[in-house]
Amino acid sequence: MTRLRNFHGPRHTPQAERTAGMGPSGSRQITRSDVARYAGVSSAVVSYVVNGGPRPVAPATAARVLDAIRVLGYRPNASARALRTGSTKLLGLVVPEIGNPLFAELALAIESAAAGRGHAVLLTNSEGDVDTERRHVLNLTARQIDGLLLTPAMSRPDLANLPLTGVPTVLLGTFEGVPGFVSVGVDAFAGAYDAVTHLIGHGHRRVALVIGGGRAPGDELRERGWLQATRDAGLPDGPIAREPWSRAGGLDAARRLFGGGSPPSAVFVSSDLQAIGVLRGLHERGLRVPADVAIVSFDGTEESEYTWPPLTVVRQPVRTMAADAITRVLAPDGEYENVTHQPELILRASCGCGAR
Amino acid sequence: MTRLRNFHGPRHTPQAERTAGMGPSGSRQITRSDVARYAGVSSAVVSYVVNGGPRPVAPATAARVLDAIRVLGYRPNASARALRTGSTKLLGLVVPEIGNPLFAELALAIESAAAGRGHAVLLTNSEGDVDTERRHVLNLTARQIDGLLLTPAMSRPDLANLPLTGVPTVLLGTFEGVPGFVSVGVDAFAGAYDAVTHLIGHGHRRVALVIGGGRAPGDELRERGWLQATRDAGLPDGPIAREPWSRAGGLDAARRLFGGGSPPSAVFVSSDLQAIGVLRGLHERGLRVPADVAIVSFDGTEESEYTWPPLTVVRQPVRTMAADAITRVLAPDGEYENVTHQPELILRASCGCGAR
DNA sequence: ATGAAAGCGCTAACAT
DNA sequence: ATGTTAGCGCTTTCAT
Repeated sequence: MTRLRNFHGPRHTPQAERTAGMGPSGSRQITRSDVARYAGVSSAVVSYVVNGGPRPVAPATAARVLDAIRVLGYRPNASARALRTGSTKLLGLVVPEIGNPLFAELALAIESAAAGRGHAVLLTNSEGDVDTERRHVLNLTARQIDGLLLTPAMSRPDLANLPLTGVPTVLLGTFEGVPGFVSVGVDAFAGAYDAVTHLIGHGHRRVALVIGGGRAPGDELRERGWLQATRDAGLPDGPIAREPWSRAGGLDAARRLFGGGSPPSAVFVSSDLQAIGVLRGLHERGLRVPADVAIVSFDGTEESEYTWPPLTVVRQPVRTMAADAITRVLAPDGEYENVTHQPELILRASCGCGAR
Repeated sequence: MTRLRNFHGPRHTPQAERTAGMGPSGSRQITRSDVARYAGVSSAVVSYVVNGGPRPVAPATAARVLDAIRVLGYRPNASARALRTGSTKLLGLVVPEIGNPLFAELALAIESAAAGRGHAVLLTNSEGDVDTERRHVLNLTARQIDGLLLTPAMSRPDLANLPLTGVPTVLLGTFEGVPGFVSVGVDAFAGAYDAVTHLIGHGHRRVALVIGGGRAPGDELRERGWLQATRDAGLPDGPIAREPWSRAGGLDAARRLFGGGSPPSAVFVSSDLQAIGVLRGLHERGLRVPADVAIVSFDGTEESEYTWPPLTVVRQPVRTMAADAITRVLAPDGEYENVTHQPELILRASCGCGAR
């Protein structure tokens, strides 16, 4: 099933030359001055037409130029434009892991918000590793991005020491602001508090916490929210399972929590990803949700709606956060503020609510 | 919870100027010739040091240059380099939806394979829409990408008419090659055939198919594999549910398949995403998997391992495909071949195998 | 309304 | 081993 073939069609047509700027070798790309020559105008006029400004062009001339562009198959060179204008129309985004549906949703939302403002997004994964994160930031800034969106959720990078050399930066997903940075986050404390309070409202007296490693800014907030809600209800602290922010981590957490002596009757899980694993662990043991164990998780990705039973979640307003982040990172200097969104408790079946 | 603040730390330090090339306004970025001046050498030497060639530099001189670079906080301007060399070290990737774990895994694998070769990846979502896909391709090529990776899985774009102007392109995920294009795919026919044959081996006589809209190259192969396996076993054709490639689509498929008269005892689902929905639909109706209904799905993303019961899957070798795609898109002209990988049947509980 | 030309930062040929 | 310089394609000021 392996056959030899040419590269692809367009390569062999007249305008099939390699577009990229052409080192000394290879044939030239069609440039703005080719178009100018063909249309019998100056290259400045071509620019005015292509960019719709900054100077007006006579309709007849514009038509000739447009024609030349079409005939010649001219495509503006973004590198040259970027060099000249100082703007690449490129934004950098660093997420801990694109495999986590939450960040996939975030990346999608950011990409589309950016596209709406004429910017493309360079997406990178830190894989929860500080060094990788740092390398990515360096690489991105070297590429002259117009702005950086950073989700330091899995690691607390030494943000102050990042050589950002003036690249507008917005932190995402952290609730407490980091000094010197603009951030767009969700109130994880409130989210956790509400979730746990809801569980307690269902009559649970022992609510466990499943949470990740805890190096990121928002992590301790979920823990504090859980703890506060428990104590405000006059209950003793529940058990904690600290496991990686992954499905596997959730599974291990469930095995630990329900493998021993006095298991909890409810669990607040700090991420959907872990909740999937917890659910799997509960099924393994033959425990019913919510009859034997109630669950609420943090994130509210689409996946949480399709588990069995569907998960009651504290939903992060991903699209809103993305839009806010783009607004901020693209805003002209000086008018920046942090924003903190309130997550929304979405009741489904896993907490014990009758929903479906 | 909203407070005003400055932008971020680095902005206020000496090297905190905006890096991007500087339009007429704003202060200059540190350039290679600033470094040259500071180090008392010519700008060519700085280039040689920065790029490790193409000419040798005396160790002492190199040290001085490196020093100047550090002191001045010099960062090469990628736009200028791209303009000059004709290579952006940027690859474009178009996937149908990053929210689908399969494509998230693929994107991750491609990104890391590309990073290993010094390239960054510009990721875009077509959202299964031909026009969006086309827009993205245009946008990417305008950005002078060095290569394009295209996963036309949810739509059959009019590939031949894409104005690729010589950008090396590799198609991903399609099994049958598209004339004039290099492609890296999996043998979906064989995968479907094996899955269905396995189900039949468990004694099932009526195996349904759940599949998506069917506009992409690989789609009909899954259907043909399913059909062929059924017929080779001497069984009558099973029912088909065509629904969107989503969890919701899978749920609808299950409702249709199991809502009426003679339900199947097994289902081959063309994607993990849909399988999640099917599972949810089965649970809703109180049907047990695999006791009442057996399932095998196509993809084998991580998510499939954490459902209940864990899904038996036909796994796409995502990492291998990504590596192959990068190799091809970055290879010098002329030596391209298609590759087709064989998917692997991974037995878990949903098909009726005792696994666990 | 349009033209001429400078120059963004970099690389590499061609000097020395 | 190092210096000088042309020029990548584009935008935009300054002319006309």
